[in-house]
Amino acid sequence: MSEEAKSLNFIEHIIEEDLENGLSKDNLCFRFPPEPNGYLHIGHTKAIGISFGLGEKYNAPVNLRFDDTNPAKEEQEYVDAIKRDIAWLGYRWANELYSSDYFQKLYDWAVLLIKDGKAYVDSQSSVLMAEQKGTPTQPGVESPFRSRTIEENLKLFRGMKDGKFDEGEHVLRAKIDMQHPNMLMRDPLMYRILKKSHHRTGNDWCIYPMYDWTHGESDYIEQISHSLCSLEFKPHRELYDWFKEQVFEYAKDELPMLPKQREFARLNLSYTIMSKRKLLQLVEKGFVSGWDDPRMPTISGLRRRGYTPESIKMFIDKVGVAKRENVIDVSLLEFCIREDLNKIAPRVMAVLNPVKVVITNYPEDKVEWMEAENNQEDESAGYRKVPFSREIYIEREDFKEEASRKFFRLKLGSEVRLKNAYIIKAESVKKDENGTVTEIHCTYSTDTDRKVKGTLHWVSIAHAIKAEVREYDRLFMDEAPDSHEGKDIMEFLNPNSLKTIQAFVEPSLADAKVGNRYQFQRLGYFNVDDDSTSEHLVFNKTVGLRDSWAKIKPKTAQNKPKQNVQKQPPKERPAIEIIKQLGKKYTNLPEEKREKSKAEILKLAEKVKYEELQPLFNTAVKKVGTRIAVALVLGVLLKNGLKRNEEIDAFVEKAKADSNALLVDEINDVI
RNA sequence: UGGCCCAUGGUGUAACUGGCAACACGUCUGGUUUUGGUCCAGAAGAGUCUAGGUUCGAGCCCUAGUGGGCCAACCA
Repeated sequence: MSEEAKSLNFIEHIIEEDLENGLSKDNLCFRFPPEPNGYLHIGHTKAIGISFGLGEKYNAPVNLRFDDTNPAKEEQEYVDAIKRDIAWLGYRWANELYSSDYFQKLYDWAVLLIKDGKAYVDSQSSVLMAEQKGTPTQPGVESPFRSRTIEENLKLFRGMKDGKFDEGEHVLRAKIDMQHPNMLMRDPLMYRILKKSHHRTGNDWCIYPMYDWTHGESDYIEQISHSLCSLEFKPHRELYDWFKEQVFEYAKDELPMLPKQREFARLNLSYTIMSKRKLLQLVEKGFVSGWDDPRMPTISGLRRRGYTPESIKMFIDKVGVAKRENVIDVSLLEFCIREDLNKIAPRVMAVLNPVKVVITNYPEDKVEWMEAENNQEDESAGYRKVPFSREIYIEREDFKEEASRKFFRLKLGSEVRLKNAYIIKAESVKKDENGTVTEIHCTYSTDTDRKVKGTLHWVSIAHAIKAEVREYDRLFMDEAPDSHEGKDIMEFLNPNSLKTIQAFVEPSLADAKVGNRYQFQRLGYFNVDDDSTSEHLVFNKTVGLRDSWAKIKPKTAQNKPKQNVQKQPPKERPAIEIIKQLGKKYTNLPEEKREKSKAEILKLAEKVKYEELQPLFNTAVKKVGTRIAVALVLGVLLKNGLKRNEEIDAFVEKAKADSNALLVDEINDVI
């Protein structure tokens, strides 16, 4: 197998360098260390992909280690779910391990640290200790218990372990430096008393080690060569190294290799949240049906939604690895699942929003079984039979009594092809008292070799199976729901994220099994939901097809602004500065302060002429994003006494299209 | 009144020890097509946050600034 010329990410560069500097390839070892306090989400997939991917690349072991040092939050259910999800992604761990496996070892080392005068028992309240810790800009002060004798420390620590004290009475701290610029080095806690039953060790322990004391030492015990975690652990590295070096003195003969921690930027996805705590809220408050609700960004949610492991891995591969904060657009995820499903999903026909078509020149009792290709991307997928008869359903959207030439679907007097069947011509319609079309009368022609522009999917009414189809929209309307300080993310919940539809599907779907994935032709990819039974089929819409028609539709209404983009002078520094200021002043502020900043926006907007609005807006969209651009519009609006005109309305539409609910509301409010 | 990290098209990531900024998504054309999908061909879009410096040459090195992020849980 030839190595691809693909460029390395910074972690791979580090590994290559270590290898060049004498690290043996056989000593490479990685780990994925989740805390079993929730379900894994798409963000974890990045960490999983990095460590397991490295394992595959270098043929090195990757341990799955549960970081289970806080019995208050951890449960066996989560352990099971995490294992299931990683296995489903297709990764295999070398060893299933638990931090709790090392409790005894950690305890013994802690005793050695005490004996060396490097750890002590503190007996103050947590608030007092927090005060003494100082702030990032002010040094801390030493605890009065810092100078206890080794004997006293040993005795107290033993007492803690033996359950002689209550929670909060004592803690064990490392003796480092209360003045240290890195707050984590100011005598960090190593142990606290927690009288809780642990999902694995039961009541064996009533003292539990803290993350910093546990994580590095677990890496060391397992002889992990590269311990990879996300950026927010960067400040911990110094402490990681300190503990590691202390313990090395006690164990170097047995455990010769010191692990190396490196940090990468975590994955953020637009319109979704990645905090286990907040996801738990969605579950507990019933906004979703569970951790595996198809709208959830959890791995189990994505699985149920119809995502494939391959698509998720492809996604992780495409987002890359770096240290820079990032927000990946969901369109990339959608691209990945379409890419995969396009190759493997069998095509079928389903009508979600039906209107009846009667083919008047087709015999009443006749049924023809038409041959239909299962997947034109995959010849081995073969063919199936689809019944055709006089009365069929087509999509209501696919018919208009009259429409422009650009509408190449069914309209009165013109022809369209029925997929896998004949060409039909719409002759007349029947309507109900409200003017809604109830029946379209057509004639058919068997001369199917002709060229007709449109092709529609359909389903024979007599043979169709009823099925429930669940269509999902993003859970949050805001691009970054958890970026608004002081705001509850629940405010941004999309009330219409789930739509349930009664659909009609072709009869070959009668024996569709849970998990099966299909392409409903011209509609999108769907899979059979876990709730589905043979009597009551339930499909989830995984993702729609790319739909360039949907994008054309709104454009036909207002087709002006295209040329402005090119006329633009390339650089508008001062304008951009203004825009940035506007945006910052306005959009990032909590609600209370926003009123006040309207005045400031107004002042800044003085510098922008009304005529410049359009080009500036375009530049702003390109340079600094819609959100800030809209803020600019708002600023100019305020300045110009809020006169409403077409241009302004167009801007508001644009903002709506970008789902920037907050600002749309604001603008609507003022105009 | 501190420490650490980061800064490249709209988004994300590249550019090995300095050598005309590349790839993917997205956007836009055109072609093929019994899916307005796929596929194929092509286009637009950044001169790498700013100001200095080193150098024949800087996205890469140095200095200062600006902007963003992280750090004060008996969480991980």
